[in-house]
Amino acid sequence: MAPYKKNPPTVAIGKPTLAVDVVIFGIDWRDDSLDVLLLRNESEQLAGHLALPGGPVGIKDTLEETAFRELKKKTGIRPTYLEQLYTFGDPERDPRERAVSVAYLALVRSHDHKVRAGSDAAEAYWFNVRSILDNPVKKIGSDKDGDMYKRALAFDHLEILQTALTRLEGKIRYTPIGLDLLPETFTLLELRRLYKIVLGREPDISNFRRKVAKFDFLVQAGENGKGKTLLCFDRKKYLSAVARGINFEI
Amino acid sequence: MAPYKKNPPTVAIGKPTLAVDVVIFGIDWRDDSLDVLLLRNESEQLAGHLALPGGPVGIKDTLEETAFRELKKKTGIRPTYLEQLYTFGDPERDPRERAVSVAYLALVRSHDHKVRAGSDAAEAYWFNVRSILDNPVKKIGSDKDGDMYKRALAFDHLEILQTALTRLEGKIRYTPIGLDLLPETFTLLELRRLYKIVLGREPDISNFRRKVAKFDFLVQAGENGKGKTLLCFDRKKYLSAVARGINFEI
DNA sequence: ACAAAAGTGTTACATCTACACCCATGT
DNA sequence: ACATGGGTGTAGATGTAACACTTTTGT
Repeated sequence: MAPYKKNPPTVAIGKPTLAVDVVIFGIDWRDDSLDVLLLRNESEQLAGHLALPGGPVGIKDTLEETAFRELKKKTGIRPTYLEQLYTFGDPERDPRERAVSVAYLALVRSHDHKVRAGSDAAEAYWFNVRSILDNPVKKIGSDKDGDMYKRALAFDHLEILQTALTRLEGKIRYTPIGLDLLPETFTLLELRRLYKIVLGREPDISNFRRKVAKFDFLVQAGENGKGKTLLCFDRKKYLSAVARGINFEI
Repeated sequence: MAPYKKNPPTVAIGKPTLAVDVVIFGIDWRDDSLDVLLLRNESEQLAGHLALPGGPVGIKDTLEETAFRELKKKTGIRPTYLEQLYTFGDPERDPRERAVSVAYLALVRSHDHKVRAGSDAAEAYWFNVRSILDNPVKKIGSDKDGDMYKRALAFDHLEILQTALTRLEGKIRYTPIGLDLLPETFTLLELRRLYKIVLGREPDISNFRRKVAKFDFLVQAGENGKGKTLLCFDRKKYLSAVARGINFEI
């Protein structure tokens, strides 16, 4: 036991603070870009930095509940997909206090979502993921000593974002996770565009068509209006296909 | 901001406590069993339950450091492999207090490790993983109202163990993670036994041999004494092979 | 002599890739 | 007429599973 006398300090002995941060991806079909939702936070120490939506874990909240709650509160969005990503606990990650963050990965269909400014003086915007990762710092001015830069993202949020993207890229190849980025129903061509956007390369259209046709869990769901066949993901059929030993693998 | 007046409560408003638990696997080559190291804890509420080694995250500790420290303290072991597994945060998982646990997966070569009793009245033993998972409860007595059972493992440690096993089974098929369960140098037959133990099925010896021969990162490292070729994993060559686009996939 | 392990060969089969080709339709 | 999407065919490369067979080695 620790050698404290009488009243043991409470916060003083210090537990780490526990928070949840959410990386939420969406696709902008107007310019085929993979986007992430970030908050432009006007509060003190975050000034100017972009940050992932997130917040503290309440004493009675599930981690997942916390993720949903913070996302709702700060952006008004409820994602169709949510999974735990990784827990970031470097003692130096937040200079203000020792904070451990359980990061979540979320996906949202299309993203014509109205992004609603949150109640706590933060505003949410969609950003192109690649340009964030390619430009981790930005110039904020210059003086005679030279230019000044600052990180575009607060704390270790860039690392979290990178981790999330790697997970998405990996998982989209052997699970139907990517379908949560598409509308409820989608054409075969939209499906192909999805893989081009996330993975960078587009599979041979002919073979792609053949492969998709084999998946009985991608069922036809009417037509486009322009005669194009609309597809829809059938989760039950997918699960039984997996149980049967089908591998997705696009 | 929360509407607190004057002295805001500290622990009262309550942060969850943060801990790390470690699932450490090893193989007993005498009977080809996959084992996990568990503590038989004699303290109050854990009485009789087996528990994963673990402990609280100090205010200045990395999560990974905490895993190494607790493992060292309670079992004397330093694993050759350690990765973060998942974070378990169900408010009900620990009836004593709200505790969130970051679980780690660790592997140790062979396991003739002397298991040293820890300093805190707990003793560590190796248990066969399958029998733990197959017998999650055990009979502890009976009265006229019927038999009494209790969980073999404390809290949600059974779920953590199951998660760890699933991760190991999945990852051993496409990464060299399993080699951390073998001695530094090993024969081809021992390698094959490893896959039998973890995955249950043993690959065709002939094809297996051919496949392993193709991996230039499994280098020959002398002989057995009995003329058997000893293999050794070359991490550098492996990384360059991966960069070259080799897939492990046994 | 026998069993276990080391090593080579072969066959049948499934899958993937890259590309050619055809048809229907809307403008 | 032409571009676009939908759909079929196929040759070559590659990989895998299953099994047969030989040689070596330890007891």
